[in-house]
Amino acid sequence: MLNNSQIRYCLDKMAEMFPNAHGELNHSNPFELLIAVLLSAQCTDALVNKVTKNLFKKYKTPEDYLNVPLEELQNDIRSIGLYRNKAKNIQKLCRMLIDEYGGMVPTDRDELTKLPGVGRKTANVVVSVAFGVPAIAVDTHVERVSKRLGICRWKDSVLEVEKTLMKKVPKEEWSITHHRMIFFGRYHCKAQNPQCEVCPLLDLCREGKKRMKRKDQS
DNA sequence: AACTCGGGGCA
DNA sequence: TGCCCAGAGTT
Repeated sequence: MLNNSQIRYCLDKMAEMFPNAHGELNHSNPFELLIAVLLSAQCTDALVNKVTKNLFKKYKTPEDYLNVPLEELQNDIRSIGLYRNKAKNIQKLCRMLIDEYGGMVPTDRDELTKLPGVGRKTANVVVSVAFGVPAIAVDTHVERVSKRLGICRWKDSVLEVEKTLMKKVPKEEWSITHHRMIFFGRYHCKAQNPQCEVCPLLDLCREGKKRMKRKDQS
């Protein structure tokens, strides 16, 4: 298991590798951010950005999403996977925002999680990006990178990964940590073909050293 | 813990 | 063609 200074070293290296790491799902207001993150499940952010570009011209408020038939909203996000459930969730979510939150996006993480289609990861992204609340959103990239490097254990749940990171990283760096690990995981420490040969973290990476050894033997 | 939703992008 | 993608809900 890596100690705090080793983790610090890893995060600094990631920052060097991706100096302009930032959330591409950043939007001007919390409501648009929430919709965008909700749409982004199991699909690339490039595709989400393409769809939301037109979507947000047509739909500005929660009311706008409720003023069209479900089929029309589904059609408007058709090019995104899982669009049937996502459209249903968006309409339910907008109904809840109006009925229970005065049409505003709640600023509390636990309140956000009550909304349909909004899990812990989505809620963490919204509170950290839109409201500046320190939070680490653990997605598949963050989870994989944490486990490979040895920041946490292999069998740890997503929640345990989040808790470990919060314990080992200073609070004021939680949000940026999330973005650094995402970029590192997406473009370098990839699920399928990790670039261990040219990785600056190889010397202290548990999984990387194992992989390189296997490669030598074969 | 495993299963399902799902069209687009890329090899 | 086949495989994967800034997940969440249900069983």
